[in-house]
Amino acid sequence: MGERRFSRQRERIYQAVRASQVHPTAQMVYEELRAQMPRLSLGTVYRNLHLLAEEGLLVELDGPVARFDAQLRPHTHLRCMRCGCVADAEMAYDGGLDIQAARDGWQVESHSLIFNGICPACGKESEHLKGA
Amino acid sequence: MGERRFSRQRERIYQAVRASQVHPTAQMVYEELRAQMPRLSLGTVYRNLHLLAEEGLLVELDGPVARFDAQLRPHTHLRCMRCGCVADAEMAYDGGLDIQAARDGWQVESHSLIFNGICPACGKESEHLKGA
DNA sequence: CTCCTTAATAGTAATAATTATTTTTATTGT
DNA sequence: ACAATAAAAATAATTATTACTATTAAGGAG
Repeated sequence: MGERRFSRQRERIYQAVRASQVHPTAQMVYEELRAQMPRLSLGTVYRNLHLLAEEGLLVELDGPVARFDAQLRPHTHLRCMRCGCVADAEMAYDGGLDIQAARDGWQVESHSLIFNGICPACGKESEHLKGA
Repeated sequence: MGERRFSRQRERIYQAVRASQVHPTAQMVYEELRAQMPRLSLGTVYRNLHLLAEEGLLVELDGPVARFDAQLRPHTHLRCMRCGCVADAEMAYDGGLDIQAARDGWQVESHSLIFNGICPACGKESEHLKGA
């Protein structure tokens, strides 16, 4: 029956991300693998990256859409994993973290702390589904 | 001489972000303002959001390109503000933060902590410039 | 091992997000 | 008011991502 197949492409895409230290974009994975797999298509890379993320083998950083915030005092955010909305968290921003994060030759100036979860609205929807 | 002018559009765009609680995208700002400013163009919104961010009046969250990571154990990242590269930080992930962040009806499951700074490579470039 | 089913690919087209360009408008100093 | 030009509008172009369709190939049944 309809089992998920683990194709050579998916395996290579997964390994490419694992081997990389730069948290690559889809385009970067595509260009790297194309040398050895000339017929690989970018769509395949995108599809597999998302499938792998869905299976929990990869994590996706950042979104594909920029957002803006007028609250300048450094603070933290909550992002809904379901609808994508973003809200301010009430947690205090800990500037001391930046000092701890220093590493190698990096000069750290600030940080952004985003909590992933389910927003009130989406949480209610889930309850309804459960109740049905 | 070439002074920066603070146009009505820029003012309204800035205020729209300030008034919003949702950390809006450019598209969202555009749609909201269009009701009162039918001739406003999306390009103007983008340009002003970036100008405002450059001036330090706004902060830009997320980037326009998705990145992927095969390191599943929750961890923290370093991002270069100049070249955009991303690296793993050596700082431990503090799962306890998620509990502190709970708020309203939010269910918090995880967080992502990204430090902003200058990577070793870009740091060296700056030194060269200073030396010249 | 060969055949069949169908998941997954390649190739391509379409959409969405963002940036660049060109002409027009309007702010500001004189 | 007028000139100089920053910024806007309008539009085109680019980049990022997703959707669609025909073809390929993985994996189980015989």
